[in-house]
Amino acid sequence: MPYNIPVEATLDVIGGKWKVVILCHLDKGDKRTSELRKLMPNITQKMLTQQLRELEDDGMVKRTVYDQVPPKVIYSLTEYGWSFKPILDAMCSWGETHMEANNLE
Amino acid sequence: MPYNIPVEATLDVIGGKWKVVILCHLDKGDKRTSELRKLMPNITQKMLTQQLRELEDDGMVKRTVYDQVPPKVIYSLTEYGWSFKPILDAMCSWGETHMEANNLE
DNA sequence: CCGTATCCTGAGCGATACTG
DNA sequence: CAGTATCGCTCAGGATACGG
Repeated sequence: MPYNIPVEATLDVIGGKWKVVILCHLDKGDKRTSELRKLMPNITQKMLTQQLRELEDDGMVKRTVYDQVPPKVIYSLTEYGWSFKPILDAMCSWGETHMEANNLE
Repeated sequence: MPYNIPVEATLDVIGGKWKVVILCHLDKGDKRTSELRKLMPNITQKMLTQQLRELEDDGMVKRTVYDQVPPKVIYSLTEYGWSFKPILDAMCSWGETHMEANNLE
């Protein structure tokens, strides 16, 4: 199924409900699973894992497991994921402006 | 329902299945409804209208009706919509790179 | 040409409980 | 702490037909 326009390839990668939010958090530093959950109070464990797996499959996120008890898992952006950072920053600051304009803050 | 992170405000605006694609087309020039349909072969009339209305409600798109027979309607970006153009361009070119990297073109 | 009105499908998502 | 496994539902999105 070829794309009708290249931007659809981008949407395929970031198209999940939580993916952009996850990427935004990771671009401010590597995070443990539990840290991501605190940053996203409304996400379930299932969705967090699922969205992270898909981002991993698309090469955006790297998963590092520390073999210890209790378990420790760190998520970080790959080089490919970092190439997306300019877009993330732009989306973030655009959102801030939007919120201010509507006195929603 | 406050946002946990500002980027969610952005996602609220561009979160429909076709919205980013529509914005991409409009940022290359104003378009009639029928032109948009040709550019997006897989969208239905219903979805096209629906996504355009939501973009209109969010102040991203302007709808101009020419009172004639047969009807003619032109969609264009508002000033607010243009403020989103840098992100659109970035998403487009990122998508192109992504497609090339996967030999999908 | 452009938009609306219905009806309906299904997959994305949530809730919950359980495992190493 | 981190991840899996089910189950079930909502609702965004699709199909179709009609109307100005």
